[in-house]
Amino acid sequence: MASSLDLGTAKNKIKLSPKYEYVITTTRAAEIAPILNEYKTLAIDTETTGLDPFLSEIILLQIGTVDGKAYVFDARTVDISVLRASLENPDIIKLLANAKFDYQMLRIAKNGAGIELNNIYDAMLAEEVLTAGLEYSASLASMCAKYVGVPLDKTIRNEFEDFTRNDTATFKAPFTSEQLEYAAVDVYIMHTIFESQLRALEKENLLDTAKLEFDVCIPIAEMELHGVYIDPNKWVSILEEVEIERKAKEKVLHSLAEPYSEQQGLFGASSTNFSSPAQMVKLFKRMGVDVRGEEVFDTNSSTLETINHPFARELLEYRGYDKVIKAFGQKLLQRINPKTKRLHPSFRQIIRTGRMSCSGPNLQQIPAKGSGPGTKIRECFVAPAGYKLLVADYSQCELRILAELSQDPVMMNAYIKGIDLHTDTASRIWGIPFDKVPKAQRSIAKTINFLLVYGGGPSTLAARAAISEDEAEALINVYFSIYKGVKAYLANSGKAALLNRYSKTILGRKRFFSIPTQDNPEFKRIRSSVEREGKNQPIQGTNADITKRAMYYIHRDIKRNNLKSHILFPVHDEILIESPEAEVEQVALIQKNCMEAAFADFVKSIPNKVDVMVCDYWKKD
DNA sequence: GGGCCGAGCCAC
DNA sequence: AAACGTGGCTCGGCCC
Repeated sequence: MASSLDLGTAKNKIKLSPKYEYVITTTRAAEIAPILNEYKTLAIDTETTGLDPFLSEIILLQIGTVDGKAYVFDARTVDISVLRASLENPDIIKLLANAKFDYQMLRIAKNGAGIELNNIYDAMLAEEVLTAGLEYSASLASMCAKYVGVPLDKTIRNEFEDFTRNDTATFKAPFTSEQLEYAAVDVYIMHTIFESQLRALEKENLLDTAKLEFDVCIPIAEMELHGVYIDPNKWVSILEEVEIERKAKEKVLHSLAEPYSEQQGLFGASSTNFSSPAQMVKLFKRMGVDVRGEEVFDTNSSTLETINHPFARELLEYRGYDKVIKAFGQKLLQRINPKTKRLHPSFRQIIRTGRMSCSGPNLQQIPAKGSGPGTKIRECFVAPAGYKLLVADYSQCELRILAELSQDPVMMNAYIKGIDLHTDTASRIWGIPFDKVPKAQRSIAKTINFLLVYGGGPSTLAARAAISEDEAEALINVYFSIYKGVKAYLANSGKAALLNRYSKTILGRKRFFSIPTQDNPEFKRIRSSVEREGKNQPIQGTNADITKRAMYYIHRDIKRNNLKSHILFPVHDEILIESPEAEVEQVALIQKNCMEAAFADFVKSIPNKVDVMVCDYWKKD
């Protein structure tokens, strides 16, 4: 393997000692700039005073070249905008680890000069693509150990956080040679990691997946910076209403529980914590309440629903209010960034199946269904004055993907003809004419259809549809006699996951499985979960691929047309955009076209029309 | 008093 | 014996 790295000679003293130039003047940086602009690849890294791009500053910018040179620019004294031509040169591939972070820093940190990195290769994302589903670490240190064979000392990196702006003297303190060398190493190793990963990606047929991730990385970085506006006044008033309801429910619970209270008289029933499952189980026992003749062992909602006692019903309602207040209440308001007045949740770009996850707050779990108190939360996600929200989701995305993957003629027929799948399913199962299918039958058919996406079995169906397991099994047998292609596909993909130790999406994105040997006591359990996960990942992961591709297209088209709209966030099969009123029509069309095009990129035999809702707040269709 | 984990519940 | 995929968040309860 061709490597520009000096791995040292002594066995136990392997140390990377890159040649680097420490640049402290803008004049010198301007001399280096045209040299850098001649390269096809550049390794890029930054050291900053912190992790929050809104609060932190860049203190070092490191650039490494393929021939083993490293430049360490002191961003405290160098105006790094003189390097813009290279960093924004679309013909140069920028090699980074966790590109989102450096992109955001260069983009909005005070001394980042508003630089917009492009054409990135992110070694962290590549590593996540290469190891999806497995226990892994995509940290630079792990990758350095794996691909370069040398450990990285991370303790030095933490020292950079001491360079805070609050203390001018500290901020301006000179760097030690160890610190500068550490900074240089970060970019020095990148080309080696890049070359090794490229070979691995090629070998695993994961280049297309990696490319998709790199494409969507910057749209995600921009999205996080732009943030999400919520109406704080609206939120406070909703919260007050919910709190009144919650207190009322609490009173009712107290009065029902009082006769059975453990500490009658002393502290009274007020010491009872209705949010504690353990206490509730005890309370039910004292009450002598049972579930179908059995003692109460848990208090989750499905159990409570089967308990025929007023306390159980009241507890269920109490939880609805309690959840809204505890999970979203003040937390949502506290998350509003004082600078931008918006929420800035962060997205993990790749989880096991290829989906994204969201945290701080998790906008992918804002209550949506039912008529409970939680559903009002979405109304607080409003368009600011002069703007509209564009909301669009894919209709039955995962089932359409299942139809595509299985090529089941009956399922495909429903989608191609544009008739309601669940009604069609019910009509075929029970031999009822399509337009005579009762709601209850359609509902069971819908449950079965969704069950398959998750690899569920008779017991799940029995619980969901409130029927016996025998009935559930019989139903599934009838279902599979109609959807033979689906049956064969699911069986095959479960087996393939076990055989190959991975499953894959239409794009080729893989989820890897580690399967223990048969003597492992967990073997049976793990084997069946691998089968279920192997059935699900191609579906769930393809959905993720589609949504990511759509985000990339939308971001590209908004930029290309110099529009001022922004992607707010995705929710798996839904994308929200914030758009100035003047360009709503144009952007709604972009959103529709991009989402449909992304779907058609992967799902060839089934259409999916996307309807964009133009709204003043986050609506659910 | 902080760390960890399971239970429970929110989303798709 | 059970057997529904992917997550994040909060709490209670336990540990040190």
